[in-house]
Amino acid sequence: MAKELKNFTKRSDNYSQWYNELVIKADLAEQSAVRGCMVIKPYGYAIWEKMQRTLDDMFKATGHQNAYFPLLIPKSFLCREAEHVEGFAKECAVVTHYRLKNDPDGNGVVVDPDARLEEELIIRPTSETIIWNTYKNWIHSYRDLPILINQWANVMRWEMRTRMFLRTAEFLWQEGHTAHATREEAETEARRMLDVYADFAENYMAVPVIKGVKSPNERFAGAVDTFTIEAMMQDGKALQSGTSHFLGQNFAKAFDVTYMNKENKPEYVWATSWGVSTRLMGALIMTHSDDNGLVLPPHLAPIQVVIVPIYKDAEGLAKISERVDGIVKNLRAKGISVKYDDADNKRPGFKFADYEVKGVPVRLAIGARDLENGTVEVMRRDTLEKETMPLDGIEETVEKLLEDIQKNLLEKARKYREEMTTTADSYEEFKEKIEKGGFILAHWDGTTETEEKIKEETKATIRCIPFEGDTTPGVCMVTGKPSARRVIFARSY
RNA sequence: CGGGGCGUAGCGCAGUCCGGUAGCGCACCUGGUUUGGGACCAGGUGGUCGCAGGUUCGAAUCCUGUCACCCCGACCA
Repeated sequence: MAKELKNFTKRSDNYSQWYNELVIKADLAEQSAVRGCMVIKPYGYAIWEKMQRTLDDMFKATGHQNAYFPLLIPKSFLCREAEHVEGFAKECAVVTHYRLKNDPDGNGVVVDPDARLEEELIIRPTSETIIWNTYKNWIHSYRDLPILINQWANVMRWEMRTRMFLRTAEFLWQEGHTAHATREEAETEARRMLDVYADFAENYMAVPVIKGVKSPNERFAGAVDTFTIEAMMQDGKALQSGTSHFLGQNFAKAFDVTYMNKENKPEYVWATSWGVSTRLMGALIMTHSDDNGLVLPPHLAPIQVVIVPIYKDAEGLAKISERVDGIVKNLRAKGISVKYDDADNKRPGFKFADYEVKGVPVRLAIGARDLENGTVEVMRRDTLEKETMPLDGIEETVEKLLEDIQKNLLEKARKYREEMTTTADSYEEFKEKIEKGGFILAHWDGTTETEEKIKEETKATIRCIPFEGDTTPGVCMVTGKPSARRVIFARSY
């Protein structure tokens, strides 16, 4: 399997084909029978679960609670906020009927035309509307604020073109929806959650990200400001990996959500929403994988260490198992997830390749020779380096190695991003550089027209106006008008 | 919705031009030998050739229609 993967190179035109194949070979997911939808397989879901649990802890640590709102949204709710409905209208799945009946012509079942809903229901593309309709009942006084709620859910966006994990018609995500008494508090919240996402991306996924604000053109439908973390994939394309929106009072006004302040005067509530999705799986895959398959950061790997015995007969296996047993226990005691693969129906070479495709960070191989010498062969997935080490104290070695791999992956990705980040001072230079991929820092006059023109001519968009970095003013590379600072351009997923 | 491609065993494909017994590789099952980087040998199971019409003695193959899916664009987390 890995041999076939080796036919593809990460940065070639075949990148998307390579990606698809990898998702399938690593047993993460597959296309479902339903158009644009995906089946997440147990191994893929185990990674997502680990992401979920980590994020959930981070949300709780910042004072948030989980809740759940309905899947179906009355059409009229969606229409309440003008920009919001315009942004999502084109990709909504709509429920129009509530009953089937036997086909009078005998062709199975048909939709019962008599069971038409008076008001159509939309399968949520996002939950702002249903949640703010609910918040209206929850918020009366400044004493009810803030409300800090998160929901883990599935949403549906009827996309034209889909790609596993990166853009599927249905996807899993979390969406935080908070309500605040003041503008400042809401803005702080939106920024705080962006920091949580960046922390998660870098310290768990080992994916370096750039924090910034979206241009008006790329802003979430209904938001005042959209903050984003942007990551770079190994083909030089950008991937928006998480967003946090400052919604102002738009939804409070649309759903008439007010509170009495201390002066007994009604005021509209300030809002934020923020989300990350199973797209993070795509980011994880495309940031670290190599031609041998998936590479998982230890902090998110469902199996951190695999132990493969090498033996000739049942007696030989028993001896190895006896020795390995204690190591497995010690590693687990350290909170390390270990798999001892003593399955007899696969040969060691097959197992090696299989766990490499699946991205298991550390592999220990142990055979009769090792038992005699008191050694074990240790392989690290990130560099594919093999080393024979003493069995005694192997638990500590592995523990350190896992942390080392975690650090190395982030560093490697950061280094690659830096290599692929350049500046352009003229539009000609920009056009030339964008063909090679990567982030390009360039001056922009701040108008949507210029952004659209660049997008049309080069397929590149403004990924974000970064919070950090060079803030020297200049002139727009296209129009020559003044520019406050360089922004990040890239082609994106 | 435009442009291209494809539909044949669970998966990947050949056969289609030029009609004549349904093929290959992987997987699967049985037996044996193997096991320090994706094992080998022998035997075996599995198909209304996407669907519906038509032409023909005879259709995977020719004709007409239709339905899927994939890739490239427009749309997007």
